[in-house]
Amino acid sequence: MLDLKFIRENPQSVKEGIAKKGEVDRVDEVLNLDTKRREIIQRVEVLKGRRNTVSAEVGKLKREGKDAGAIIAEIDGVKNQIKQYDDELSQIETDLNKLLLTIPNIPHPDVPVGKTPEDNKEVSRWGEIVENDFEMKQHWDLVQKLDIIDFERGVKVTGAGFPIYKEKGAKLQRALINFFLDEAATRGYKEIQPPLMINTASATGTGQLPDKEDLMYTIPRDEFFMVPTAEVPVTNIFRDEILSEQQLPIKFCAYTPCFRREAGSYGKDVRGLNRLHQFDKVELVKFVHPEKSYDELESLREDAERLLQLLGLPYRVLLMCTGDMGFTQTKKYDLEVWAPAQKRWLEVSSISNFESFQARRMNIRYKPTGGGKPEIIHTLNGSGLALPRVVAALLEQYQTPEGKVIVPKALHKYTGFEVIG
RNA sequence: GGAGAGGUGGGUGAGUGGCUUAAACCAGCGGUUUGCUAAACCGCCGUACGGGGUCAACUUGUACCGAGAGUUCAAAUCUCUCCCUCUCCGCCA
Repeated sequence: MLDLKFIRENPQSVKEGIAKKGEVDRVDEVLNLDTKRREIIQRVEVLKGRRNTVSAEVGKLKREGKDAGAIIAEIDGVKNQIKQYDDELSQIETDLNKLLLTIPNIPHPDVPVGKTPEDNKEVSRWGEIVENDFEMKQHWDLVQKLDIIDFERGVKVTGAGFPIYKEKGAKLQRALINFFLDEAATRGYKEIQPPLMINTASATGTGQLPDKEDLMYTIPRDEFFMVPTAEVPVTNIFRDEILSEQQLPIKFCAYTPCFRREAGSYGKDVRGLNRLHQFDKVELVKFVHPEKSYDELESLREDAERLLQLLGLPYRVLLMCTGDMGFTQTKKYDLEVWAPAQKRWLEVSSISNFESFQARRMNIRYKPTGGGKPEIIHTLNGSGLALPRVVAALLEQYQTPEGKVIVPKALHKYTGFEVIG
């Protein structure tokens, strides 16, 4: 959420940011409630001050053994007024807080203004897209022939979107996870194994709640959610804590399965590994000094890009436009890997700066080294990387005319084999 | 699941209705001393939200002792409800 004071002092730029994202503008409602709230605070605080003085007076009189009946009677009416104002105030504050959660983060000035994915800006490309002289198989056909991923039986066991990885398919998953984690470690990310269920406070902290509840699987009896991404448990590690400035930046990496309901996703792009309800991902999370967050965004992007380079998979980098980047981000890059059989780009990483938006919800601050008040830190995260689409692109890219798949060299020490099939 | 104990500023931890402005210690910041480091000593030191102001380093007020409600002129302190943590027992990978 944004700082109320910031909204009060910069209503115009907040409104512009909301318009750019195509979100509903409720700034005027916020300002209205804020004004009302401050009026009541002023009135009720005078009354409370009066009450406190009188109470002190009563205490003094009683200690001296004198009668305090007269001033006690006098303060009676004030008590009722205080109660009325307090009730009104708590109602206003409840409404105001709800409203504040509906104000999106405002985009960075560099971000292209736009509405649809077509307005995203391609900032770079890596690798060469080669046309093979044989007919490439789709990855969903390949995995069936090679018997390394079983979609049908996954449907039986759980449902659509819950594939079963087998033998070299399972080993390839494990190899990629270890490869990603080891590479992250060389870039200074400390490995975390977080809980796979989260509570409502954590889901609110990173912005999944209040209104993205539908994307998560729920455990109603215990009021938990299955993690939709490691971002949630890992970013919440420092909720309600004050870090020291010297600790920053803090960089974590975490492998978790991710569970997403993907309600309302139908159509062609759900084929094979393209869109699943359960998938594996290594997530990179950073807690940084507010002045460094845009530099940290660039280095985070480089860290994620490097993984695709080591795997030899062609990809492009998109700078997401205002309308396509989501509620909580100020600036976001997507990495899209080339799937040569499908002849399309697949998103494998989303790299975002949230500035203070999440950290304010979570109340994560740092104490400046030279003393002074704690300030809200900035948080960032990015996938490094999401597995299924990397696997899809890898299988398609490295298939041979005989229907085998060559394992990229970077993975050999993790897989223990060099060919699938 | 059963029984018990407990939740207090960044940390440890006192505080059973009003001279509490939440003690004390640690950590942190500033200073004195010192060839340097350390030690010692002195001072400062919670957060949030308001008001006033030469909008900053000033001043003033209110709230906050797990959360919420209640009793009272007055609540960290008494009452009720809820949440969480720990210990023991049971079950169990």
